[in-house]
Amino acid sequence: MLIPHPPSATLSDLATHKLAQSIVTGELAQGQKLNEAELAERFGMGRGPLREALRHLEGMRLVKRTPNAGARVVVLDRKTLSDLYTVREALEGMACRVAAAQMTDDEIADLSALLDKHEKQIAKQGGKVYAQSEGDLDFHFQIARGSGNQMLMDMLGSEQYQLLRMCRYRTSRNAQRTKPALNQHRQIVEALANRDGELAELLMRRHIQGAWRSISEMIDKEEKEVA
Amino acid sequence: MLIPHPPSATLSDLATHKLAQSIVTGELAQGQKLNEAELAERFGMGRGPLREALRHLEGMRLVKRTPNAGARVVVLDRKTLSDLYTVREALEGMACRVAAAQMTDDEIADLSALLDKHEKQIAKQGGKVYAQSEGDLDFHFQIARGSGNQMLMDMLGSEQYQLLRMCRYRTSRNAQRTKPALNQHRQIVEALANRDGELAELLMRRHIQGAWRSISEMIDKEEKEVA
DNA sequence: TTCGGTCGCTTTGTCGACAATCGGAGTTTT
DNA sequence: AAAACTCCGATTGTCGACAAAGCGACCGAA
Repeated sequence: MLIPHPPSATLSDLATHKLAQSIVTGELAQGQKLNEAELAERFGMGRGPLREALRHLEGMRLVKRTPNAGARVVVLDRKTLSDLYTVREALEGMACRVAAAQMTDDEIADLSALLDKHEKQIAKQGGKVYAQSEGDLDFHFQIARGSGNQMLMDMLGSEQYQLLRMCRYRTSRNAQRTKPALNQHRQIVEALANRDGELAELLMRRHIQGAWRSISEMIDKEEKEVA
Repeated sequence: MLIPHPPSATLSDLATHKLAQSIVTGELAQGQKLNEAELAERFGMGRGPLREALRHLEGMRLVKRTPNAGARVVVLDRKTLSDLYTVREALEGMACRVAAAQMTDDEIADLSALLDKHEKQIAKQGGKVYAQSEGDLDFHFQIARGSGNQMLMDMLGSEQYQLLRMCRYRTSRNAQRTKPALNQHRQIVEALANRDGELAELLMRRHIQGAWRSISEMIDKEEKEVA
């Protein structure tokens, strides 16, 4: 699992975890109202810990609260996603630049091996797109780790990552972009291996821009279907 | 005030607000233990709302909790600050790039006027460094606003901004950097006026790198004094 | 029919009390 | 005297109940 912290002592942390997972997997729909009593009973706990969990998620921006009206799952509209990808571009670009200077040769080799694995998965079966999707996130997260910057890891790992996964679950049906994406990943790894931080940043930025274009088109298509 | 939302209906939100302010102003020292009962009484509320506030702050990363051991104010050690400035460089650089395309001419003119005001303040009195400090933050935040990217605004405004202010309150005593900083600000505004996003991003990045070098040196000095 | 008001239910916000856990002081044992 | 054990106080985690606010339905009047 890529989920941050499975084992937690307190009920509140446990609820935080379960809710976050339910939200990113879409089990809880976007904009859905979160009833305290109902969720508390579902998780087998009192309303106190659950409320604390909601407050924690509020801080993480996974839910939005309005006083006296309860909490709702955030909605990822087009503008929000666009903003998210812009932030990602900045953050992951920087992560790449730093990683080029900080990662060990072994870590870079591991990254390359990860891509080999992805390639095999794609060759073997185009169907299992989901796995590639999670794999893609894994690749990006490994680079964040490689930067050694804890704050970058937190931001990309714990927060936006979740929003990202939400988005993936909605749009993971298209496999078109997996192969060009893999090539771009390879280019990035090569830049890292050459310790060319500047180029690595540039490539990652382009990669993310491309991903956004792809997602953006898909949203357009979806909206047309609805209309 | 630059504080986000003063008027809130619920006690919990109020506590969140007061605590955040107390933390960034240093009224609550870094690493200080936060006693629930004591704070609850100080704020004139029960422990429930206060606990929710702590959870919210935990999500904002202003406090760190360990199960069964309570919450403590985060400590900004050298590594954390370094990481923070790296993230800032990425985020504010991107904000500049986007702002160059999104801000109206009027907004850019306002920005320029803001710098005029700062210049007068500096010329009139070198002593009131704090005001310039807040003014500097104001400048940066206005650019974030100008990007029109809500997520950038949230991240730079609500979260790290707070950490930044914490840092400022610790290191606001040196006025050395105010004048070169102002010049760099002017260059950035000029790039924005020319709609040169690329240059604006580059300048902002350098500006923040310079700020970090300045702060870093100061920390070194402080550490030597202690030793 | 439609608009406005009132009533009641549901849900949220808050509090106080109880149980569980942790840290430390004091004491005992080797 | 040092180490470990035990007990106690303090603090956190959790629950249930009460108060308040919001939302919707129902009813009445224009």
